[in-house]
Order: sequence, then C-alpha cells, then structure tokens
Amino acid sequence: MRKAPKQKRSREMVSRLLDATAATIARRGLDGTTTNHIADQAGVSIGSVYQYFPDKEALVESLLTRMGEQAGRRFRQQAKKVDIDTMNLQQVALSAIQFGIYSIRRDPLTYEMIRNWSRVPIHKLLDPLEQAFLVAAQPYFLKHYSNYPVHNLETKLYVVINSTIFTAIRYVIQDDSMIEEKELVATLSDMIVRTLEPVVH
Amino acid sequence: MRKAPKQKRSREMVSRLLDATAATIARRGLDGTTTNHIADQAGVSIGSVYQYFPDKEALVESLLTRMGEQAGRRFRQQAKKVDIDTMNLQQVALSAIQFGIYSIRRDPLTYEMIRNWSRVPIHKLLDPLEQAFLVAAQPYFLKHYSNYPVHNLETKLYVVINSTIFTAIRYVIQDDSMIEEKELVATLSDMIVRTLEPVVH
Amino acid sequence: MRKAPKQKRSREMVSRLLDATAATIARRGLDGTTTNHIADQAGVSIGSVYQYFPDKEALVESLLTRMGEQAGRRFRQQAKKVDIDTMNLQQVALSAIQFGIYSIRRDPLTYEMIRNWSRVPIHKLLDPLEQAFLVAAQPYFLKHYSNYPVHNLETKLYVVINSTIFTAIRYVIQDDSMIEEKELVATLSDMIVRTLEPVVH
Amino acid sequence: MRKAPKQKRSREMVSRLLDATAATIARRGLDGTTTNHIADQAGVSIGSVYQYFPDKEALVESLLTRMGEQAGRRFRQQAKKVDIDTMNLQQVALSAIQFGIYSIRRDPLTYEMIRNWSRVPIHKLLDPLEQAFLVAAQPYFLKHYSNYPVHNLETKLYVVINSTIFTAIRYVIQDDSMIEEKELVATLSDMIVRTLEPVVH
DNA sequence: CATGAATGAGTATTCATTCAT
DNA sequence: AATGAATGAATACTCATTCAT
Repeated sequence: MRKAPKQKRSREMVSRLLDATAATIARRGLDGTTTNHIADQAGVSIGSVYQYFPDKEALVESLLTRMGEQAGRRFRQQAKKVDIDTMNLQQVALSAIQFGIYSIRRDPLTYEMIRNWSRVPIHKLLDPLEQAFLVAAQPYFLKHYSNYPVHNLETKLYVVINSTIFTAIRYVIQDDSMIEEKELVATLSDMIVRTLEPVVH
Repeated sequence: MRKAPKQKRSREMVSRLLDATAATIARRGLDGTTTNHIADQAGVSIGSVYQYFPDKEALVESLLTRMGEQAGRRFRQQAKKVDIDTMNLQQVALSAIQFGIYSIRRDPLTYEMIRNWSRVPIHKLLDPLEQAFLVAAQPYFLKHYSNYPVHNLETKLYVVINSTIFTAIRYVIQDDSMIEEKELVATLSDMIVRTLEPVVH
Repeated sequence: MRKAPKQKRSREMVSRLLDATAATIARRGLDGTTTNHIADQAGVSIGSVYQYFPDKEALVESLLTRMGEQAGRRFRQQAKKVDIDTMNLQQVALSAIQFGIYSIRRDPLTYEMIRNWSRVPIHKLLDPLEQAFLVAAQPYFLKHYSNYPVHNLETKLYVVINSTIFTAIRYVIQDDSMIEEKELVATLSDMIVRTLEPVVH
Repeated sequence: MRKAPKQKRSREMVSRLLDATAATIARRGLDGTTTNHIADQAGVSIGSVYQYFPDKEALVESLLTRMGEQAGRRFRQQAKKVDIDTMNLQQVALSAIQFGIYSIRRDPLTYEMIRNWSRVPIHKLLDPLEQAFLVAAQPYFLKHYSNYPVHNLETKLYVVINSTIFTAIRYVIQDDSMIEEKELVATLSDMIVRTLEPVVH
C-alpha cells in the first residue's frame, strides 16, 4: 500500500526519462546526445537520471525496448485489418515496405537508431517486429500452404525481414541515387514473395 | 629516375600506416583506435601519420579502399575457379556466403568495419565487391537466360547483395542462436537464386 | 531565496577563475597560458573552467572587462581628489601618466594585456578608462572653456588617450633608453594639454 | 676570389627567403605562416631555410629590418620633394598621415607586422622611419625656429611619431566607426603641429 | 530522493626543428 | 650545401559519472 505511489512515481519518472531520451536523440542525433541534455529535456537533474538508470547505455536500451513494444503493437493492429483472403502477399509486402521506408524517413528517432544499429542493441527494436510478423504470417501460410514447413518459415522470415530492413536502410541512408525507390520497393517485395513461396514439386 | 626511391618509400609508408590502422582497429575496435595508437603500431611518430594522411578519416577511408580492392581481387580469383557448366547458381552462392561468413568471423577488421557501416564510408569496401559480383555473374546470366533484362538485374543484384551481406552480418554479430548457420546459409542462397531467377512466362 | 547561495557560489567561482587567469597570464604570459594552467592555479578541475566559461577567449575577455571596471573605478577615485581650481590640466595629466606608467611597470598583467592589444579585445579595458576620463574632464572643460565643441572633444580625447597609452606602452616595453622617462612624461602631458586646448580666436 | 660567388649566392638566397617570408605573411598572416610555407614559397627545402637563418624569429626580424630600410629610403625620397618654404607643417603632416594610413590599409605585410607589433621586433621597422623623420625635420625646425631646443625635439618627435602611428593603427585595425577618418587625420596632424610648436614666450 | 557542481581522463592535430642521406 | 622525411611536445575542449549537500 505504501509502495504503490512510489512505484507509480518511479514508473512515471522512467517514462519521462525515456521520452526525454527519445526527443533528444531525435533532435540531436545519437552522438550529439549527452546525459545532461537528456536531464535538461526531462526537466530533472542529472543526478536523478542516474537514480533510475545505471548509465547512458541502459537508457538507450530501455528506449529501444519500448520502441520495439510500440512497433510490435502497431504492426499487430495493422495486420488485423489485412484481409488474407483478398490481398495477396505481394500486395501486403509492397505496402509494408513502402510504409516502412516512409516511417524511417519521417521518424528521426527510428532513423537514428537504425543508422547506428551496430552501436545500440538494435535487436530490442527488431525482435518484437520479427515476432509480430511471424505470428501474423503463420495463419496466412497455414491457410494457403497447408503443410508449409514451419521451422523453415522461421529462418525464411529472419532472412526476409533482415534483408528488407537493412537493404531499405542502406538505400535510405546512403541515397544510392542510381536506383529508383519504386523499383527497389518492387524488387524487395518480389524478393520476399519468391523467398517465402513454398517449394513447388 | 631520382624520384623513384622516394615514391617507393612513400608508398611503403602509406602501406605501413594502413597496416597499422588495420591492426589497431582489429585489436581495439574503431572507437578504441586513436591516431597515436596507429602511430605507435606503425613504429613512427604521430607527425609522420599526418604527413601522409590529412586526418583520421582519410586513414580509415584509404584502408577501406584497400580492403575493397583486395576483396574484389580475392572474389575474382575465386570466381575463376567456378565452372559455370557444372555448378549451378545455388551451389556458387552457397559456397560464396559460407566463405563470406567465415571471412567476417575470422577477420576482425572486416567485422569491425561492417559493424560500423553507417559511420564509415563502407561503400569503398562493398562497391568493388558488388562490381566484381556483377562482372562474374554476367556470363552466367548470358549463358542461361540469353535476354535477361540488364537494368532490372542491377537492382536485383543490389537487393541480393545487400540483403545477403547485412543479414549475414547481423547473424554473425548478434549471434542469434535460435537459427542454425547451415540453415541460414541455405536460406540466403535460396533467396538469391529465387530472386535472380528471370520471370518465367 | 534558495538561489542566493548558488549564485554566490557561482560568482565566487567566476571570480576565482578570473583571479587564476590573471595570475597565470601575469606569470607565464598570454601565450604561455593554457586552460589547464588556469584550472591548476584556481585549484579546480579543467572541467569546472568550462562549466563557467565557454572557451579560453571568453575567460580573457571577462578578465579584461573586470580589469576595465577596476581601472575605471580607480581612475574615478583618483579624479575625486583633484581640485580643479588649484591644479591645472598639465599637472593632472602629468601625474596621471606617471601613475599610468608606474601601474603598467608594476602590474605584469596589464603590461601583458596591453602588449597583446591586437590579439585581445583590449577595448574592454580601455573603453571604461576613456569613459571615465571623458566624464572627469567634462567639468574641467565646462569651467575653463564654456562652449567647447563637444563632438570635436570626442575625437581629441580619442587621439590623446590612445597616443598617451601606446606611446607609454612602447616606451615601457622596448626600453628606449635614449629618452628619459621624466622627459617623456612631460612631453606627453604637454602634448595632451596643447592638443586639448580650444582654438583661440 | 673563391668566396665571392658563394657570398653572392648566399646574399641571393637570403633575399629570396625574405621575399618568401614577406609574401607568405602578407597572404596568410603571421599566425598562419609556417616555416614550411616559407620554404615552399621560396622554392627551396626547409633544411635550406635553417642553413641561412637559425630560427623563424630571425627570419621575421631580418624581414623587418629590410622593411625598415626600404621605408626609410622611401621616406627620404618623399621628403626631398617637399618644399619647406612653401608648405607648412600642418599640410606636410596631414598628407603624411593620409599616406601612412593608406599604406597600411593597402600593404597587408605592413598591416600584419604592425598589428602584431608586440610579438615582433617592430622597432626594426619603426626606428629607421623615426630616424629619417628626425633628419628630415631638423632643417625645417632650424629654419623656422632658429633656437629650437634640439634635445627636446628628439623626445617630441618620439611622442609625435609613436602617437600618430599607434593611434592610426588602432583606428584602422579596430575600425572604431564612431569617428570619421577625415576628422581623425585632421586631429592627429593638429596634435603634431601643436606639440612640435616651440613654446611661445 | 533530488540536486547540479565538480571531476579528469581522453584525443585529434600542428609546426618548429633536426639530421641522415 | 641541399634535401625533406621524421620528429614529438604541446593544447583546447568534451562528457559520463560521482557525491556532498
């Protein structure tokens, strides 16, 4: 009974600090973000930051975890609306990639995190997405290809998801202007469909 | 005539500094590498480093360029040995990926560079590889599919190469133990073959 | 109420850092002064220096401003004692210059600052002095020459003050032993009096 | 006989190095000038520079000495043309100052040297000028004021010359826009005339 | 619990000068 | 005498983290 308010206050503080971290990274980039910037943004002292997080790394990791959860939730909500019976995989993949590229381009935080994927525990963001995609895809495959090898599916999804994400990222970041975005998106979704296609005997 | 020895010495120094840079990055990581470490490793003074390279960035870029050239050369040598008539694309891709993953696992330098792909001009390393792959693949496509749409091929190769590289990298770096390496390699090469397959009418 | 002690502490730190800057420049010269020397002299860490001043330049500028304020104050105090009715301008100027030369000779800091006048914002030091002199001189001119052309006075004071300061500085610094100090001072004050003398119709 | 060509070559080299120093300081400023820049500009190796001058300081000092000699020569040539009988001191001073300000503004080398007067042995430049002015002025005073106290004259010229030079310098460098250049020049020459004026009994 | 002042290790780069060739 | 490659001391500034209040 006595602990409740403290825990609530604590949860509020954590959330506030993560908001501040997100806003700061979005505005100043990962390299440009200092712990003091985050404290300022959160409107608390730097000491308080260290009361709730052991170090800067923990702050970023927590933020990524939260981003992963949110992204997974959004993905599941989107997935609900898709009518498996009328839309084919190509269409779904295409709009998903388009939406993904758009999201990265519009969300500086995600952009910055993914840009620095090797320096942050990016899997905290990607794993939930992968998981959500896996769950959402399962019924599709069960319906269309009744005996799709499920274990195989997992690896295929791993390949397909990572391929799509990082190819898209590299394209967005490095602005390889030789290739049209439309064509890239088409080729990527083509890659997805072809790769996921069960082997035809 | 008089300049020859100087040019040679200069080339030797450049090479020595790049070796030192490579060794230092391999041992201490990109972030842990300072210009003074490089000078120490090369056995020269820090001043000499700046006599040959304007700044740290130039050092890393030159190293990546050299790595790209070497990788391209190695790739072409490997490609020579492949007998297009007896080996199919699946087999080629499979051994190439296996070799690639092995290389990254064994070469901490490549590992570190690719790990920091967004902070270094990684294209200096990847472009020659892409180019080499493109050149090596051309006869294959000419042989098997006489009128493969070449422009389309470019985008497809972009997708295929980046997908393979970054998925492999992510796999190696993050040690996603849920998936077997063998299966990943198989799935990746499968993805390559399926994606590059011309559309069958 | 709560901010008071902090502001006090802050003011104390600023003052302490300026003291340290002054002492260090006085002892080691402007070129020989590093930010770490200043921190050492102040008995604080280098980080603290940068908590209160954005860079070295700001430190020097603040010091000059403080020096200007102090010099202006001292000048006004001296000026109070002068009895306009009994002392003439020649006498006032003479003692002022004597005092000035003495000050520079005894104060290595002022000496060093003025020696480097073109590399530091020396006007922060000289402007208050000029202003103080202008204010102090006004009643004198009002009394003796009721309708002295004020705008003209500004330029004349500019010439007179700069001439005096820099000629004295050059004399002190370069130790031109051909000329007696007494004679120089006399000639300078003579110059001042003659130059400020309103035109007689 | 055998030494002659060497001495000639030596003199040529010294002259060449001074030219290079002058050009480099004029173009890059005193702080921006390195010994290697000078060697490049002279088209010789840095080692050769140190064959002829012990250090950078000696290079600058020699250059200032040469500048002083040239300035003195130019001054004497100008002075020849002035007709003492028809021109009065006010006119001479005025045009001299105007010419001086113009020279400093147009000659980046002189500007840069004078701007850094406290860090270079500026007297090597100014002493010959003072001397030349002293010599040139002597007959003028002898003619107009037959029993002008000569010793006094020396000090007065010291004051007048330094006052003029440094006030003008400060004006040019710091661009004190509150004061019109015309007015400053007029006031300075007024100061000169009034100060040099023999005491009227 | 909160504060925020203080800490100090860490790093890229410059340039006058030397000396082996 | 000439070369120019090599030297290396020296310096301003950052920022994650601590701890006394």
